[in-house]
Amino acid sequence: MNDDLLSLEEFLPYRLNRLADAVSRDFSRLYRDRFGLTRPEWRLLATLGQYGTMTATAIGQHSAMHKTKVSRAVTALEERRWLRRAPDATDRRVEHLTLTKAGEDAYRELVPLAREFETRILEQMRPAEKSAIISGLAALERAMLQQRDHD
Amino acid sequence: MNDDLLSLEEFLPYRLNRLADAVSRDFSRLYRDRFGLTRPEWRLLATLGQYGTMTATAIGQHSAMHKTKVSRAVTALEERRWLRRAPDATDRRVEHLTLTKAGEDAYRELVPLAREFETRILEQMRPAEKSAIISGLAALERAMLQQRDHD
DNA sequence: TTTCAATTGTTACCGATGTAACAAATTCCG
DNA sequence: CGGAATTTGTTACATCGGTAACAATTGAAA
Repeated sequence: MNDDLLSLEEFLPYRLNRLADAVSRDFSRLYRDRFGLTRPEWRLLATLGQYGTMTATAIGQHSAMHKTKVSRAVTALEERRWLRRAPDATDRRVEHLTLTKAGEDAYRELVPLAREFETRILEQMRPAEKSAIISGLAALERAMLQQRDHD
Repeated sequence: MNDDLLSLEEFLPYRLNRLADAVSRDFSRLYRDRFGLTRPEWRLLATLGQYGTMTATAIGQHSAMHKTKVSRAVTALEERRWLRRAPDATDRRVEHLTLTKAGEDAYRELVPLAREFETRILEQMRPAEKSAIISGLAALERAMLQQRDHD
């Protein structure tokens, strides 16, 4: 261990980025090849598929996307007729977003592919390793939240 | 567990991306505020600081960066006089890149900040959680490599 | 040797993304 | 009530990043 040098391969931010990039690039092929979706569009579809009707702001918070990403993804999926906007009864700034039948069909087609993708990766790991990554990520998520509160 | 829905919060690619984004955004403040570096520039600096002289291709493979990112980061650090290019004795396509004194100074200033950043996060976790994330990431790295070989 | 393929690094082009400015609507207070 | 501040969502602008084309060089094959 040289104290003057940083081992990039063992450095947490680098490892996370490298892994997220690799996993994302592989996974994105599924929704890109099949439907020509971008990642923000996939996330929007996945969020609405899971939660039903939501507003753009709620989607942004829930799926960790910038509001401009959400806005553009909503426009894109609307043009495909995969979602529709409905006005709020009392607040005219807000739009309630819901998947159309076509959007739900796409979602239902992608969910099993997503599951298989994840399974295929976890299959390469031993049970103890699987628990380690799953609970380790959860612990790191908690740590990052506490970090935020601190500041 | 609803088989028709995908829980995005538990989905590996999503969790990795979310964490990598959050960690990276926090960490980037260190090199951005202090030196105005971009992430590719920080990675280039960190790689050369750790390994000494390298070629652009080797840096790309080692730091998981596209060759255009490397090329642009090299230009940027060269203009700061943080690195210099030296021709190869036998292959005139290749350039050997090395940090200058100024580049090494910046590297030495950033390494402790990077260490503290990582420590501050891991401090929030219990020892068992720390081992879980560290070995879990290693296992996932192995799994992704095997995945690649498969195809 | 000579020609064709592969490698190295740069750059033009285009799509993606965040910042900041913005319009419209709502809420907060005085 | 009424003006200021906030919230919601969109868009202009600038920047970043990958694809593909490229020039230069080297290696391989014939």
